[in-house]
Amino acid sequence: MKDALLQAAKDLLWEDGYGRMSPARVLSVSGAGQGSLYHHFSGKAGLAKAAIEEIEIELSDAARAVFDPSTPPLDRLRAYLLAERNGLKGCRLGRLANEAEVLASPDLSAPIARYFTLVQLCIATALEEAMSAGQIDRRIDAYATAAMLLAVVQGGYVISRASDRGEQIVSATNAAWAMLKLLQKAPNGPKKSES
Amino acid sequence: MKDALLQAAKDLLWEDGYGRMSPARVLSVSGAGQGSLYHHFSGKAGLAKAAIEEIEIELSDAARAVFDPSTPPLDRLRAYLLAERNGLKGCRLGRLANEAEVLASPDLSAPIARYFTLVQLCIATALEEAMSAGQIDRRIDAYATAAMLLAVVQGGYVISRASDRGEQIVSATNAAWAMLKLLQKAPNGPKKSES
DNA sequence: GTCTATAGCTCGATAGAC
DNA sequence: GTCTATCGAGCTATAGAC
Repeated sequence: MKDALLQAAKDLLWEDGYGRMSPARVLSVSGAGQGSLYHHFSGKAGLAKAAIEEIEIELSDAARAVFDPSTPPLDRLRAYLLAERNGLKGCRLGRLANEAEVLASPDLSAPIARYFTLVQLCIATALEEAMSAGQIDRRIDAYATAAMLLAVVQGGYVISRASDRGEQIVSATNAAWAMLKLLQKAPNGPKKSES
Repeated sequence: MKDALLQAAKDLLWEDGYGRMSPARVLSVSGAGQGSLYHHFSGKAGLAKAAIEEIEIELSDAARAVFDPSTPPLDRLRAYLLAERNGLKGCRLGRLANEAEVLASPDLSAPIARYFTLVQLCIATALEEAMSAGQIDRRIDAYATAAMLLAVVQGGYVISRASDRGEQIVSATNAAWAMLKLLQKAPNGPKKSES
């Protein structure tokens, strides 16, 4: 039952956000009764904290897989930018960062901040490795550019949802990868990259 | 009184979003009584519609000023990317695009979509003019790159808020402008750009 | 056009039986 | 560990006096 509650909470957080994840709806989706929720968790906030921490683990694991250090740095960046995304649903953690209630609670916002920090660091590391290897223009600022690429993904979700056009995030991330490619330089002339 | 209600609604939409913009709070902030709200507007949704449309006008006017066609295209883009922004407050319209309730109502979401479309078009036009003038690498896709730059700004707000570090959006937009500069080419050698 | 009073509902949480 | 019953608060909206 505890797992069912957590799963329902994760689903509702993605669908509707924290504000609309009411205990009543969690119970209805999970099939549990009132008592179960307040037996296993301290309340709505406690359930959300546990759910958000699970989401953080899932997304962080996925990020670490994409940014595996044994993959060539530019391939990591391409995999990250061109990953398949459902623009209309949004980032499971990023969307929560838009709710004042979530940001007001360190329990709820810390996992989100940790995840973004992790991804930004992964991107910056890949950029630095690519620069060291002479594969990309050395004049860029790795950490600021990492913030930019993370922002392209998060903002891509925002403009996709706002326009109800899931392709918008694809255009945005494709354009970001295209710009990175224009800054590439292989030892022998400009490198030819598959898309 | 109608203006006071609208101003309170605009303030609360920015602070807290639509879900938490309750009639009671609007009345308390504006100083109006119950009757005034329901006399001038059809209800909470009607008030929010009017408020969002006013925000759309304000932001669209600001965008048209930044993207004035008499300004050189690259200067427009620099002005847009390097504009001062409070990363911790977020975009007045973009933040609303993260609420399911808002997206479910065409009345509320249409102004947001229109504003994003306008900005994306302004950016794309500036990029195309810069390409035609030979000021920037012609290999980029103007419309997709416009989506990317709009996403950098919107995503910059997201990561600033999530990390509680307002500088993040500045890093992201600075990096975007830096990348554009690296793709610039003036008639006589690489152009030297302030900022 | 503005006010107060209040309806009907859902919210988050608790009590107490089994 | 799970259930049903219920509380007090805040929500959106309406009624009706002035």
